[in-house]
Amino acid sequence: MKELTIQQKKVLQCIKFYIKKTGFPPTRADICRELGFKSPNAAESHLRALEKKGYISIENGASRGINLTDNNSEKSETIPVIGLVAAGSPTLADENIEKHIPYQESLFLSDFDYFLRVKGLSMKDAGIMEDDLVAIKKTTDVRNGDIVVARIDDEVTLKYFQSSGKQIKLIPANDDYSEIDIDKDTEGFFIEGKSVGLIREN
Amino acid sequence: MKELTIQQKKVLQCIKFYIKKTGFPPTRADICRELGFKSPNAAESHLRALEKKGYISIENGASRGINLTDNNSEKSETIPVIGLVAAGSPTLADENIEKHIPYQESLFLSDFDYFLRVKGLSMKDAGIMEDDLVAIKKTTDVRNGDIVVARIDDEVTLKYFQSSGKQIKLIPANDDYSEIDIDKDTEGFFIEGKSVGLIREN
DNA sequence: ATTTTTACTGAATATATGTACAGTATAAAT
DNA sequence: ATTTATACTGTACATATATTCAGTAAAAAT
Repeated sequence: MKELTIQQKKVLQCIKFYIKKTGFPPTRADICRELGFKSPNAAESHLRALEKKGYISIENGASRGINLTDNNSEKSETIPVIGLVAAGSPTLADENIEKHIPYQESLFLSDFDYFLRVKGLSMKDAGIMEDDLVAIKKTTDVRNGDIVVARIDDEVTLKYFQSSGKQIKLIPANDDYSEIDIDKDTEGFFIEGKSVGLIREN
Repeated sequence: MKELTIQQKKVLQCIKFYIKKTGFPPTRADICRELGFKSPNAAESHLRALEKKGYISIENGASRGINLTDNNSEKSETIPVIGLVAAGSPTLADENIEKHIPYQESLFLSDFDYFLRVKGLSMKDAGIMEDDLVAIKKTTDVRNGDIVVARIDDEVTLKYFQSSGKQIKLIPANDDYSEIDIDKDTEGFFIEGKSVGLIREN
């Protein structure tokens, strides 16, 4: 399945919300209203892009003729919550799973694989506090400024990612912590994934 | 639930079948084609009968605006997202509702009534950043240390709550902002609710 | 360097669609 | 006995809606 852009994801999400809410798909104008577009053609082109990528099918000429394809049917799975411990890797091994919480497909703009329970305050200036649940998408495709889950041997941390060539900086959002400089090819160094959202249970 | 006639059952079945097949409800003409009627008004009257008996709801003026009622399909509720503007009150009036997102019962420890879209950084040291969605439970039962939605006339803010007797302090979590001292009985002062959770969409 | 994709605004239009109105006819309820 | 509900045909029409065309602009791919 081809990847969607952020805007396309928003439109797809909007369609799902609309159907859930009303029982029938939105018109182009409805999508514009929900997402703030001023031209129906904005919605139209996004729909055609979603169709091309296989996420929806469109019945030409039919009003509200949008059909979500089987693969993105709303499934209610559960997502594991993994404890981020000072030393220890966040694997999906059973002993590290704190609990499961119900999966809500459309909760964030991106899909994600697990929640990380935050320990410590190394990212407090980014608004990430102790015991927060950070939604992590498993990927190595990270960009400068992304908040990433990085592993160095057994040590796992949540930090800002900043790279220039082979040199990578893992930057905390807290003056009491110092940044980590590391070479991309250092043995035992991995990017486990990146943050795509956050939940605080209070 | 009122009993349906044989023809009404056929029409209801037809609607369900059509949605399962196409992903969206039928038009009057579609129903006519499926059931062999020669006038769209035949379908129309059946739909109005089904609506009257509570099996469907119809959104007037909307094409394919047929919604199977709860007994036919279980759907999750949605929770409104309200923009927190510098001056203006967070009411559930339509004009203030930014969008709706699906309700997940067990998302937070407490139930809640709406999400507040945070503007500004007055609570940044509490890990509440701009554009975060704070889950608000409508209540006046708040305790010291709670993060509350307080209104003073038209001004609505999110602050820490601290009271001693009749004297209430609304304390920001940001040194750039100053705290608000107010008397419990000041006219135009209300506690709208308190924060019970947070979502960051990234 | 050029094409393609993404991401829109804005206007125009054919047609898809809901819906009202005018009938006909039978069965059920009051 | 009269009203109401059921069950349609048939016509008409305003408007809801999909969709095309003409642009602009920036990013990504080739």
